[in-house]
Amino acid sequence: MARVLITSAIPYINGIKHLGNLVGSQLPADLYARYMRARGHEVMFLCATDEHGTPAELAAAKAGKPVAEYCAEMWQVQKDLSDGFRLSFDHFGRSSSAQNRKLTQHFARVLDEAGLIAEVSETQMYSHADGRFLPDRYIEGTCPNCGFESARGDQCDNCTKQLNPVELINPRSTISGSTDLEMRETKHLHLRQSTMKDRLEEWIDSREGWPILTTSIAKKWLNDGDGLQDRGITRDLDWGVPVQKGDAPWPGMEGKVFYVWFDAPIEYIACAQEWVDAGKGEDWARWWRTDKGAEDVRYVQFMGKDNVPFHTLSFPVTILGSGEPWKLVDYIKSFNYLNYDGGQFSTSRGRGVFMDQALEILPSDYWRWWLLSHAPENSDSEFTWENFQASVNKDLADVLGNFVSRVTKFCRSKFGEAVPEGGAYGPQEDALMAELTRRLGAYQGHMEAIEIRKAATELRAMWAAGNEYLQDAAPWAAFKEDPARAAAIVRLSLNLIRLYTVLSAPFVPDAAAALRTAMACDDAWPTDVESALNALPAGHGFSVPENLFRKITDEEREGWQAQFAGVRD
RNA sequence: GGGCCUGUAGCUCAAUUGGUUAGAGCAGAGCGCUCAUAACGCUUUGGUUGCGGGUUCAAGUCCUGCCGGGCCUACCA
Repeated sequence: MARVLITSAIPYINGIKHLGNLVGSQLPADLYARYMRARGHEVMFLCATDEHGTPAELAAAKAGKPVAEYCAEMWQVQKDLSDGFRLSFDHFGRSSSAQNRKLTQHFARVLDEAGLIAEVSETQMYSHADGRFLPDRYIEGTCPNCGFESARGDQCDNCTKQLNPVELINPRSTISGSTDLEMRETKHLHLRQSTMKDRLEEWIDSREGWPILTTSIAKKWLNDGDGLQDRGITRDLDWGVPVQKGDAPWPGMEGKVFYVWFDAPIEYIACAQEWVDAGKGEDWARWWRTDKGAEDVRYVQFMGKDNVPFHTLSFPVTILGSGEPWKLVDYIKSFNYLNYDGGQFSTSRGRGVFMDQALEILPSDYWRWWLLSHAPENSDSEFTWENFQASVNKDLADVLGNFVSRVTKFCRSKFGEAVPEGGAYGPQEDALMAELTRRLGAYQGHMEAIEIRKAATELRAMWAAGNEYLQDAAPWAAFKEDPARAAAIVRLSLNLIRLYTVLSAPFVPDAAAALRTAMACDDAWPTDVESALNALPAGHGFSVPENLFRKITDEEREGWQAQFAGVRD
């Protein structure tokens, strides 16, 4: 038995996430966590909300609520949705927790003591009307390069030229529209990542089998231009972790907070502490401290490609730079983006399906299956309603669901609701077992390697193998001349249902649970196919389950297409 | 501008890392079955691997030049 620590990139608190966000980190992380648990490994699966930063403050203001209250409410909303999608976090924490505050301040202190923090005086745009410093993206103005009137302070969306806010003509706040802006001097802490460039590169080069997406993004940041740049890790905001050196004040940094990308990854660790404080476990350190039992932990992170620099560079600098024995990530699984029907998901335009809407129209298993079997592992992928309807109807309803239905109903009508006895397995059963043995090996290999689409393909092939076997063995024909033979076929097929239940649970946990209840069976992962297909003995009672999956009609599909198309420009 | 990824059947994707005749699923066509959610099975149509050069005994795979799509480019998170 191994121990596996799994974290999903933590979703930002500001609003409900769409299906692209879900499939980019939380959902594949859950698949892996469920699989590893099923294989008997000890798993710690952590996620949280990322609550700090300007967007949270603005969203709270828009909602007319104090930011702490807004975040508490949105945390509950996201928690309920993750429960709805059956995301099996051992704990769903909050980056605003007391544990994270303390730990973030601790890391700041030890990094400072290690000489990795620099105090830098810089000038930033301050808005009098808004009463705050503005991030570059919150300033708009006319592009000095092309004349585009809605250029952002960091880059012009029209000519793509990178800008500095002071270069904008007629700059204004995108929050209030105010033009009462001035460049003000302010002091900030920088994390001296540049000093650790070689060490980071050596570490990344020594990793084997990482997705090319992960390493190529990391290498780009390490070697682009002048190489890895230092990064500001503080902000002039109210909402965040106050800048302190551990428990002590940080002279000159009063009233400032740490930047979200400094404290958010630290929440991975703090989340385990929250898990303990919530009474869910005893010892967080054996997952996170290599001096306290974590040296044999395998730590796997899941994230969208936009998060890769922070997980391959900034956070490792925090961990390594501390000089303390914190567990460093072993494998980083990154994802491309899921697009929606020819374009991007868009929160502002209401385009695409969001987590709450998805659960309102169909159970989570339908989404889990489609999203995971189409996970954007190699390139951006695309959600279309036609594809979704076809996959769900064919894979889930016809191939898996109907197999369960035909077997259980045939047995009920001919033998009653118990595994029939008599007859023997023969060459057809041998051939089926040989195929399933081969495919099970492939399935497990893909799951270990986190090759999600390939795993889904193999799982589906095992479902299809059941239908092929049934057609070939034809128990309805055998029953007329040799009922004992038909009994053997049905006995094997019922055992096949149990096997599917176990193997499918990481993808479609609710359907698996329903089947486990109907078959009155356990969920032990198979050691070998032959014994797995003898797990349910003759006489074992079961009940015919309701249809596992319904089909999506053309009318529904058309309705949803219109409903989620978003407002036109 | 720079960098990275990507382009394979109508659609979604494979191809053991340079090795036999480029394979699956869906959709289409034909046949079969009747246990089942009009489900299932079998057979089958469909390809100048974006385009042009090059290296090699051998290229979807490597090099090069075009064309298309996407992402990143460090103060959104």
